[in-house]
Amino acid sequence: MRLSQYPINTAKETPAEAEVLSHQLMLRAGLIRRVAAGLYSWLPIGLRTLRKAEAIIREEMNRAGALELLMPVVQPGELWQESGRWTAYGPELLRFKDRHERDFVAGPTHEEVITDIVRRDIKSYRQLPVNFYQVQTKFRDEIRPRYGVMRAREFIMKDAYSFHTDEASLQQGYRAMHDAYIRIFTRMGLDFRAVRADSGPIGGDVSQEFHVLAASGEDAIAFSDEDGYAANLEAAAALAPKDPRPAPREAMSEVTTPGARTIEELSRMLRVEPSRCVKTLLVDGSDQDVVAFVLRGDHELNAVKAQRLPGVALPLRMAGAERIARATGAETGFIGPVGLRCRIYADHSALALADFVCGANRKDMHLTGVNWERDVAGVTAADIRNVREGDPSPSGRGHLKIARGIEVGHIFQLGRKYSEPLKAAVLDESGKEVTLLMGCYGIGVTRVVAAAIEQNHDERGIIWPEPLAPFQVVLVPLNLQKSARVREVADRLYNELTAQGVEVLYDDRDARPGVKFADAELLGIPHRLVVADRGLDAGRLEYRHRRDSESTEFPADEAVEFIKSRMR
RNA sequence: CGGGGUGUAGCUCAGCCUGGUAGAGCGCUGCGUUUGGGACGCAGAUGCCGGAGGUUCAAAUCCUCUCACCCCGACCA
Repeated sequence: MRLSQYPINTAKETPAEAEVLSHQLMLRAGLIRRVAAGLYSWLPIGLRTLRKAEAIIREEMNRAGALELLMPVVQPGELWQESGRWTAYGPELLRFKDRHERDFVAGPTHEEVITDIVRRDIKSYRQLPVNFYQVQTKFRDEIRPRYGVMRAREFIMKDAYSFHTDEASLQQGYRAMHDAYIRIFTRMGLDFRAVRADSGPIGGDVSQEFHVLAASGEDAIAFSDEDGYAANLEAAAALAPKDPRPAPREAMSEVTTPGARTIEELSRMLRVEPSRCVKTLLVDGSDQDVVAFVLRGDHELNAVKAQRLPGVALPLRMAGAERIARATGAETGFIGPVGLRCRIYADHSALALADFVCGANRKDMHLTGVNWERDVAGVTAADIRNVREGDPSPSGRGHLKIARGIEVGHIFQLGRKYSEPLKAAVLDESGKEVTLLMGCYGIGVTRVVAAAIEQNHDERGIIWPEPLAPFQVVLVPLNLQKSARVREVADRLYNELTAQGVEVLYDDRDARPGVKFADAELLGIPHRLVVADRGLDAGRLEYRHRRDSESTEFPADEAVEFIKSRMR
């Protein structure tokens, strides 16, 4: 593409509306334009990247045996009433009526439609398993769209749905998608993790999320530095310490600690490490009572784990001052497990302490030299804390690292959640009717593009992973308007590379060098080729990868081979 | 939906408190000089000051209502 014929409009200044870097860069580089809250147009250069992401996804879905189809954005309300989601989905589901006053929705997802297709067209177990997928625009009327294309109301999603007669086949189909997703994100050149998602009350290991690692990610994930273990922070198990608890050495004694309400203040006042202190949090119990959680001073309560325990009120709620006073006779900051008469859960690592410090259940008083069993009884051991960087991995290999991630994919075993109400069933070998098992598998295509930028940029702009770059090569001629020699070499290079299938962005604008360099870097094109009189005097051109800090020179007549060797 | 904030040129923003002829930088157009890191000079174009109502001799500025957008909290690819 000749830039002189494409009206790019890059901006030096950061648009005020954009908060995250990928959004800022996408606007500045002219990849997208906002139309309304959560609605974006994709301009030609941005669309090229979007199409590349889609192409990789299609290739890998097809390779995995999935069949592409296309379902409408607008769906009849009836189907949603049938599945029960007409009422269950909430205001995020955009509903409207047509001129005949019939209910319709703008599809946020397509389980209903695909299940409807399958129940009409699939009649026999012999036609199964199948996996249908599409790349389609979705609409979710988010309360608060933000971060540009990362959390838009309208977005493009690849969604796939598999159907099976038995559990083993579902497992197999799920596995195939898992492997396809690994190939997809690997091919896109992204640093990502497949993460165990909290499976919630349903239970079972049936859901995995795919996260692109990026400092600005919305989710915290924990992963092993030695094997493939990765989990949402909420879902990552904290192992009990291996070493046995040391024997008590100190006697328990009371100390005055005026005003020391936090572990930090306490630790400073008594000159004791926070990891030798214990904190006691009280939450509402499912009856009138409270439930106590005891954690090491340097650990944090994990609400998801805590609210799964018997006796805890749902959702998890910290106890109010009144209940605390009734249960302990003290106030927050001075609570401890000694003599506490309520259900007590202690985290494994708190239980591994000996001679620790805790609240005395009296204002401005703490206890030192406290020991389990000797001084505190009736405690239930549990995993109730967030894992921390450096904790041993629950997989048994390596230690945990914590990173932030952007969720770009989710695979899920749905079971009969939709096939049951929508009555999707076939006859099996024995002529018996079986309700189909279903899996669904999503990738946020538009979000992947934003996530790629979030992960790959510097102060000058985007640094595209090559498989997603809108162009592979940016050709920058200097003094093009005056130097016939530069024009001739640059034109020839553009034609030759283009003829060989290389995607070249040819900056033939009448602009100063600084402008061209700055735009090339903002746009993030991986390979830059500079044609200038200075180099041509010696018969040389200049090459620089977007990640390089220095340019390299090479003979001008080997340009095509040179650039192709760099692109491998 | 609750809380906070912003609407002025294509973009980033000043002006508003204390009412009196609409501003800057970037971008855009023309001409000239310049040409290896977002150049310089000269000349220009561009505004329903988000909208409606009110107060006033006079409103971008004060008041009321309204709309849009942004930010902080519960969902999700």
